Order: sequence, then structure tokens, then C-alpha cells
Amino acid sequence: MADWCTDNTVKYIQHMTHAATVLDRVLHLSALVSADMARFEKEQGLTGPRVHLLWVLGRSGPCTQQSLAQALDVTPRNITGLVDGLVASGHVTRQAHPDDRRATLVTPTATGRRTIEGLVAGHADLASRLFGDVPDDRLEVFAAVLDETAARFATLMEEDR
Amino acid sequence: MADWCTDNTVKYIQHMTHAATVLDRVLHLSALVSADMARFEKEQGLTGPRVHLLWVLGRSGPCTQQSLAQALDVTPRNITGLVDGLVASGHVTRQAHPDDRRATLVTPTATGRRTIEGLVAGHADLASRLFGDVPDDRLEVFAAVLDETAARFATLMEEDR
DNA sequence: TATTGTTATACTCTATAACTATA
DNA sequence: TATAGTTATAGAGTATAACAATA
Repeated sequence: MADWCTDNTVKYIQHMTHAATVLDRVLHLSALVSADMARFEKEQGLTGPRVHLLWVLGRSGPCTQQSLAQALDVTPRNITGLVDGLVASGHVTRQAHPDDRRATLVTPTATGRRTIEGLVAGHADLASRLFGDVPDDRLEVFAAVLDETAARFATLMEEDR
Repeated sequence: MADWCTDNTVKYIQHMTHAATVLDRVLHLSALVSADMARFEKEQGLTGPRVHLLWVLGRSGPCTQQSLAQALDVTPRNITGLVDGLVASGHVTRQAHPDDRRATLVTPTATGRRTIEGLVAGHADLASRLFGDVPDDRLEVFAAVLDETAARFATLMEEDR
């Protein structure tokens, strides 16, 4: 060990190195979940953005394309295309908005509702299979670190603005 | 509380519910990191897939398009397009393979190397800012749960095959 | 005048299939 | 015969800009 390198320096560097591998692990798990998602999408003949739209629709109920554009963080034009696809595949319909004749209400069909239910059930099932056996005390720490990290992230993003 | 619902049942349900919110948190953090990535890409005039290719290239050194296709899990045709874009933007060049005249070695330019260095440095910086202040004992639990979960995931995937 | 959604246009990522050059 | 990469073709997601209908 070089003489300019104190034990504390070593510990600091190890800690930093570890932080990097922890981020890698978070991203790895996320990639695995995404791959599982992609499989579901292929089975259903859907695509990622369309599933995302259905997921949002399931949480919000029927809503305008403007709202969907904001929720998905894409342009209104883009929503037109996604909804076109979901109409063609029979998952949603465009309903007249009762109060505003400019707007349409994107509404799930029976098929769309079934898909959304499957999505929600699959999500819960995956979660319980992944985390159901983790002891409560460890799960608490895990969840707390996730929350702290997400909060820290938000702070960092504001600093950069 | 309904009389058919024992305390243990309640605890079980709470645990399962918690598992679902934990998965949501993992995905949320992952989405935040992705958004940060997207910002970097826009700054550099790059796209997600192209940055991914550069990242892999940085870890592997110059390599064939076949290798890149496997590493990125896309078709060789797709790599042609990505490399075309990165050649046009001056990040990589196609070099003749010394032993196989069919193959090309995708090689970073000086600009490409700078981008890759920025990528690596940014990744390490983000990791240390996100996890650097988490106490070692909590970080250990966090990392261990991530590893266990990823391993459990792999098992689940094999079962489904 | 502002908002909702669409048409027009263009670029990127992705895939399959056929083809060339080389091994 | 098999492999590395490209051309050809197609579809999906994304964006900007201009436009129609409505508020």
C-alpha cells in the first residue's frame, strides 16, 4: 500500500466503489423486470408504450388525450398514434367528451379492461414472488434506502436546474 | 374486521401489499435514473441505444458488430444502423479486422473515448451522490436484498420456460 | 385568443429476408 | 456450408409545425 494512502482513504474508496456496484445492481434488477415486461407485451401483441398507456388509463379511468400526453410525457401527436393502435387492436375506444366537443375520452373496452387487470395482477404477483420471502426487518431497510435515494435524487435534479 | 380474517391473515396481506409497493419503488428509482440518462443523451446529441453501444464498447474495447449485436441483444442489421449513426457523429470508426476480412472492428475515436469517459465518470458520480451517505450496514442489507431478488428472478424465469 | 386533436413530414430503433464477400 | 455485414422493406415510437374545430 502506498504511504500516501491512509486506511481511511482506503475505506472511503471502497465505500465509493461499493456505491457504484449498488447502482449497477439496481439497474440490473430493473433491466430484468423490463425484460419480463417485454415478454408480457409480446404475448399480448402489444408494445411498451401502449401497455404504459393502458396502465395509466387503468389508474385514471377514461381520460382525454391531453391528459395522457402529460402522464406519459410525450406529445399529443404521439398519443394520437398510440390510441390509433389500441383502437385497431380493440383495447380502447374514443368516446365523445360530455362537456367539451373538442376532446375525446379514451376508454378501455372489455378486452382492454381484461388486459389492464392482467397487468395489475401480474405486477402484484411478481412483487410478491420477488419480495414476499424477504424478512420484514430487511424489507424495511430496503424500502427506506430506496425512498431516501429517490428523495436525494430529486434534490440533486433541482440543484442542477 | 371480518371474523374469518385472523390476525395472521392480516399480517400476511400487509406483507404482500408492502412487497408491491417495494417493487414500485425500485421501478420509480430506475425511472429517475433513466430520465437523468436521457438528459445526458440529449446534451451529447446521442440516443439511448447509441449510448448503450458506446458503454459496451468502453467495457469490451474494439469489437466486431456481431459481438455488439449479442451484447445489446439486437439483430446485426440493427448494429449496422447504430454504428452508421456513431460514425456520422464522429464517435467511432470501422477498422479492418486483422484476421478476418469479413469482419470490422468498431473502434472509438478520440471524441468517442471522451464520451465514454464522461459516461463512466457520470455513472460513478451519480452512484456516490445517491448512495455515498448511506451507512455501511444499511447499504449491505440493501445490496444483499438486491442480489437475492435478482437471483430469485432468474429462478422464476427458468421455471416459466 | 387559447386549447384539442389531427394531418404532414422526418428521424430513430427495431425486425425479417435476401444478398455479397469471406472463411 | 457457415459466418459477417449490408441492402431492401416494413412497422412502431418520437418530434415539430401547420391546421381545423371548438372553447
